[in-house]
Amino acid sequence: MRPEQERVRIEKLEELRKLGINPYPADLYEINASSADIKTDCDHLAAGDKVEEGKYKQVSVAGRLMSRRIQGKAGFAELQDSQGRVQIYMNRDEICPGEDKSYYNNVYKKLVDLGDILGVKGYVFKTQTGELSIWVTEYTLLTKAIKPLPQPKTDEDGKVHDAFTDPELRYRQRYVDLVVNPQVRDTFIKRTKLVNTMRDYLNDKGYLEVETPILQPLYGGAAARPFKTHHNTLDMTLYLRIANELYLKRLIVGGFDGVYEFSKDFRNEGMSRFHNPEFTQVELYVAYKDYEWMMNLVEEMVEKVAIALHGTTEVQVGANTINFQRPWKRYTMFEAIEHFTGIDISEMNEDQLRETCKKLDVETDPSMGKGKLIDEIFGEKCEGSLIQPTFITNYPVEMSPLAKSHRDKPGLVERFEAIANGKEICNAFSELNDPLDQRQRFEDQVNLGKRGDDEAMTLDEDFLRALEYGMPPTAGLGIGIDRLSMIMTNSSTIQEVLFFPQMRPEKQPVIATVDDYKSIGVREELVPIIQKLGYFEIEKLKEANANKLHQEVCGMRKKLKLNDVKNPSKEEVAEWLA
RNA sequence: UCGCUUGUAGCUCAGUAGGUUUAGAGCAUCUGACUUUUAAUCAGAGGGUCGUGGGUUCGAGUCCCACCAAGCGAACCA
Repeated sequence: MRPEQERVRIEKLEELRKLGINPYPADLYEINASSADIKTDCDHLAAGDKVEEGKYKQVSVAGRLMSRRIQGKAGFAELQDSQGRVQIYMNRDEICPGEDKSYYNNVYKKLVDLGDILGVKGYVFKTQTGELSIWVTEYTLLTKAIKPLPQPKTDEDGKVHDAFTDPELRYRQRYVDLVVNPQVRDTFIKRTKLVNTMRDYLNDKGYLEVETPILQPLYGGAAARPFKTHHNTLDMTLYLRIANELYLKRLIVGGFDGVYEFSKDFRNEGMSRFHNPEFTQVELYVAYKDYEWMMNLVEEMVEKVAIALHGTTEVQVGANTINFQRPWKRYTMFEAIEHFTGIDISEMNEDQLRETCKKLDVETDPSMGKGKLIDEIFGEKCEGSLIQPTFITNYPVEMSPLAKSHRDKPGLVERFEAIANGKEICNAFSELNDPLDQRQRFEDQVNLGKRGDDEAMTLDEDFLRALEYGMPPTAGLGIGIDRLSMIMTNSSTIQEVLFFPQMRPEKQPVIATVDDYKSIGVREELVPIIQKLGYFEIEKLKEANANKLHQEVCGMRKKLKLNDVKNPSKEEVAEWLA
């Protein structure tokens, strides 16, 4: 049974149809201005004045009716289009110049609801209180809404009351969130602008945007558990990609100088405010470059993004102001650890590192090797404290099976991450292009896998074959678009920068239809009574005790004052349950 | 997967220590008044499987247990 407000609106739908008004017309509706156009182009009007010529004398705007203040024979309302809101003035005698006032009195005042989509025509004027408005001479119902929207209100101090805030509802019904929470729309516009700024930057450099397989027979390029699926025709297992690194490198082997892809990747792991099972990365590979060169590119590109979104390199994130202006601070991993803990670990062996972890209260387990121990110290003691954008360079080789060994520091690789607001925003290296070294690193990974590491990488023979043909020295980069969007839009969770974050399925109660009830012999007029009693499923009804049910139905009939409805007999009730 | 918190009307929330026949408020809805308002205003009315299912009790929105969903934290995610 629908809530009262929805039932009323469905009745209104029928009334509109009876009046010959199609609540879902097919005709296109010609629009010549947006709410924002009116605000920028007509602001010069003085209070009480109207536009005397040009398109704003015959303006046509469409949008959703978001608020309404009716004062008898006239009234104000607000229409919301994709750009914002504009006030409209509805006057009975303007809308209905003739004798018949029903299109105002009946249709506008009674049959049109908040949330309906209207088109209006009229001229722009400024009210005596100084609000730009449209003096409506003609309106058209373009879409009738059956469900009522939440009704947040903003007071004169700009404070929002009764905001639509329940995260579960906001994520499950993002369409509602977008309609009533303007800052949500703004976040997603910024996200798209972020991607577009990067794409423009990379295209300007002459790099080629490409597409590579999402369904992969072997997953690689990162350490993560994959989603697994099956192709029927080939009768084979396929995986949703966890990264596209190995495919992009094949393209560098193939002779492209620079390739990039904005890719949805999929990792079958925990969810949190920083993790969604599907997420977006941009990966970039440029031939004949190294990781030092790539650092400069990252700085320049991300600085451009900040400026494109905020007009400045400074971005407010929670309590922190983060400045993306070049150059960023650079630390080697050892320097960073020494800076934050006062301990120089660069010369330590595994036992000494383990001892240091104990001293620093960093948890370890026996399976951790030297590289993992260093990474653990960094993760626990440094990463969260790096608020301003900082490059961390020269990672332990054990953690980086696809990165080239450092040109003069044994045991390290030519790799960097950029950290901002205490979180990694990118990961990059001089790519390993020695096919024999790469094979050895893969085999080490395979051994880790045999020891039970279910995130160890698999050996990709075709990728090794490609390397054997020769991949030029190459710099590679991956930037987490969701994480960067979070920082750039001051969002504390990844859900805020994904239109449709992953959720557990909604429980859909199997609600019986009127026909279902009729099929077991219930008279139609008794259905509302039975539903009111809470028997929404035929199975539940069948489980009921016949005597009790009979009593309940008769009692509810009386309570609902359904005097026209005849009570069922005991035998009748018994038959339903038979 | 573990811990803490939350779930009451379309939305935002009250609901005291378990106890007042019929579970409250604001917005939204319905009826009426109002031709420059803007959180419009004024008068009246309707609207609730109190997340779901059990239990304790003379009595449960309130206490207990299980389940479902969400948030936060942890684990995991190099």
